[in-house]
Amino acid sequence: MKSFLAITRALSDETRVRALLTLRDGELCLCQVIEVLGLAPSTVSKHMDILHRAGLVERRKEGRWQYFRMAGKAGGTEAAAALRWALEALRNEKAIADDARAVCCVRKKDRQEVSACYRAS
Amino acid sequence: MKSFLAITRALSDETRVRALLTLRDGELCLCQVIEVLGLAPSTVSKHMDILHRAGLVERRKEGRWQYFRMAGKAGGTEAAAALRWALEALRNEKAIADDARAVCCVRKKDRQEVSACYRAS
DNA sequence: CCTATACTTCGCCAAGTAACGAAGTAAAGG
DNA sequence: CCTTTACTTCGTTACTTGGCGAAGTATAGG
Repeated sequence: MKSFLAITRALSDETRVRALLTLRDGELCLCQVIEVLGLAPSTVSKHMDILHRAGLVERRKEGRWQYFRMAGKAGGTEAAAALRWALEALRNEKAIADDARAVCCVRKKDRQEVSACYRAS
Repeated sequence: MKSFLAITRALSDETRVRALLTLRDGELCLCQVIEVLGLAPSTVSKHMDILHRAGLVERRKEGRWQYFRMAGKAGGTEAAAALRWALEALRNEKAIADDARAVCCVRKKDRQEVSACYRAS
């Protein structure tokens, strides 16, 4: 029951659902999620922590960056089933689609910065 | 998104999850749910209203009684998928099993009262 | 080292929520 | 009618939660 409620509570806030879905097409670091959502770093950090403790996202530290990705959707765990359900239920949400475009921009920005680095060297 | 959040919020409270699962084996009237949960009528009434507005339970009035039952689990709606997921995730929960026994008692009590009526006539 | 960047922790505040009991509505039975 | 029973609505209280900014930690780069 505890883990079930951790999941439903994690999914019961719109901001948190949006944060989770930004990871639909691959991992992002916290600052990228922050930029997409347009909220304070402390706020987003807390949201990601809640999603992580619910088992819905996995985290990976690399240097200064915390990367987040959706937990394996194919598993048999409670969280995996919840993810499958949520992804299906939110398939056509406008807010999610809007965020997806913003995620795309944030990824491109990364690449531009990378190429800027190459040009500078 | 609104309906998704209505569902996750409805499922994010332990009491409400217990209330929903008391209906697993068929409909009950509010006073039976009240007895199983051991909470104030006003509290349980509100919980059932939230479950109903989320589309997770259906209601039916008969005389003085409000009967509740789980929404059709076989449908293609968001709520139906949520129900399938919740039922699967909570299959082995102790709290739910305990409530199921209490539900059983409450149903028997009904039958005793019914038979008492028959004997009295 | 010192600074900058990425993130976390803490304390605060406003808004939301679960519980209760009291009072109100509605239906059934004297 | 009047009472009882089943339920709902309302107001209150205690607690939780989402947001923020300020301060703290950690890592990379001069």
